[in-house]
Amino acid sequence: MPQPLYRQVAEALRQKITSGDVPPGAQLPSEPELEKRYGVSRNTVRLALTALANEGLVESRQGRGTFVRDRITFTVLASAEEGGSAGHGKDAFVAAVTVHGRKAEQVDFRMEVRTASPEVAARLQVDEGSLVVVRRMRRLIDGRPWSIQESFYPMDVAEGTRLMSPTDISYGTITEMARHGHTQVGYRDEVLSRMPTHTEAAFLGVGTGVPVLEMFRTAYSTERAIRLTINVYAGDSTQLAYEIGDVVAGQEAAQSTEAS
Amino acid sequence: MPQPLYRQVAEALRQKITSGDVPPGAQLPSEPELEKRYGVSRNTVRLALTALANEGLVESRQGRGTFVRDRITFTVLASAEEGGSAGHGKDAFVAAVTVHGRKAEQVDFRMEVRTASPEVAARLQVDEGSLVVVRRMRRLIDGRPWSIQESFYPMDVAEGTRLMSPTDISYGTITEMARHGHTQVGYRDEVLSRMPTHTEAAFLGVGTGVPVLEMFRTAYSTERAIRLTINVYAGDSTQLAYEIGDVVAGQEAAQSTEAS
DNA sequence: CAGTGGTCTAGACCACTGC
DNA sequence: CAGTGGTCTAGACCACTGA
Repeated sequence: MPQPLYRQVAEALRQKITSGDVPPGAQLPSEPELEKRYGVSRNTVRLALTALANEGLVESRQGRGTFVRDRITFTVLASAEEGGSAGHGKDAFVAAVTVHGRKAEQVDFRMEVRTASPEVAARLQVDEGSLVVVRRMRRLIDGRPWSIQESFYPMDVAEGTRLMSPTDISYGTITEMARHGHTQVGYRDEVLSRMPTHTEAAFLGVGTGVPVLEMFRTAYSTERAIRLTINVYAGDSTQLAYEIGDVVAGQEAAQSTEAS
Repeated sequence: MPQPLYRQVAEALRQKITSGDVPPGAQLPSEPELEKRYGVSRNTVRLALTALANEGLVESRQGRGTFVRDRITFTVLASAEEGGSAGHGKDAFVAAVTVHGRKAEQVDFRMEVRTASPEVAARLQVDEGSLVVVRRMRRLIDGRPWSIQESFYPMDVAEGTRLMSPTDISYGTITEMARHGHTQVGYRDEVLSRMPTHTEAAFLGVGTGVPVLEMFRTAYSTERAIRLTINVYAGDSTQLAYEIGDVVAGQEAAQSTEAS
């Protein structure tokens, strides 16, 4: 007995999906149909489909069927926000996405004042329970939900600035902070992977079995931590890229070799 | 109509786990025992346990039982391998982990020669199907599986170096490459989140529902891409950290303020 | 309404673990 | 060896979808 039955069925279906035989968005045969085709019981069929759903390959919708997930992936160059240089007139996200010919939207702006949770307090170097300003938004690419962002500011940084208003700041929040004496000179990102909460899954439009990529970005001036941004991305449609040191020389050298 | 039965059972068990009633590492009641206790069939018990495994809360081991997972998280400063500076006598991973007082191991070394897949070829700037040298290893922290690493080298880079031998290179592969004229000056990381394959889940000791964090690191000399390293980490026990620009000033200023 | 996936039962045998 | 989880069957009824 090589592989268990349900894994053989899963492998057969996986093959059809990755080979393009069943293209993204298409519907798989129904469960009774798969029973007959592979000569197994329905529970075994469901074990196979569960495995594929857990890999993010397919998604089942009650009463409708099981479909091949259509994954578009978008890469964010997360190391590009050097110091304050990205805040030149337009939001970095919109600029980056637009470059790729996609339509970027930022919706559902919200501003709240909360007390700092332990996680937030530690990163912002403020006391737990002290007041912080939270700015929330959701981001869409080509009309599809893509990420949830929350930015936390120490109250004394946000006070008296446009950060207190629940609207987009067209020239960028980094510039707004710099105008008030808080110039960003660097940041630290912490990236982790986890399963989404029910709410997150609902907004990001992912079924169960698709993880999220969570990024904590703590921004610093030469004096202190001035902002914490938490981004939650749909895991299977996002890549974060970081370029450290000199990568341009090696990439350009290769290109010129090709060209010659 | 409240919640489905299996979710009620899952919720009851989840409660006992998060409340500390069943501490990390402890064994849950056996499946027949849970059948009796909750008055449901074994399949329903298993659905509940599967759900908990998918959240990374528990882990089942055949023939032994189901146990509460003990999650330790480890943060890797992924932006620390500046140029070639990390290859100073000892492997960077072992050094970084040892600093934290944990025991790091690298096991199961393997060397293979393969043809480049499209993904590998694109990043290494070589033709698809050309020969590449692959070095594999698995990494443990405190004796527990933690990550799987595969490094790909263009054949002409690896040829005639110790990279061709299936053993650890104590002073680091970056140094070994530098000795043969390929000095690393920078790298690009691509980070994504996905569900593990069955094999990966088995090695990393996570349920099939716990995501993995996958990092593609392409290293460059001033001339070309010289290496591609693919790291697969257990998602719920790993954080990747990147520091961009100057973050030290802001952190130190805060500390001296506290101290004064 | 028929067809889909979601939930659930009551069995069975196998593979692995540790005594 | 007994006890554990892993796999598998053959049913059943329910909830949701779309024609």
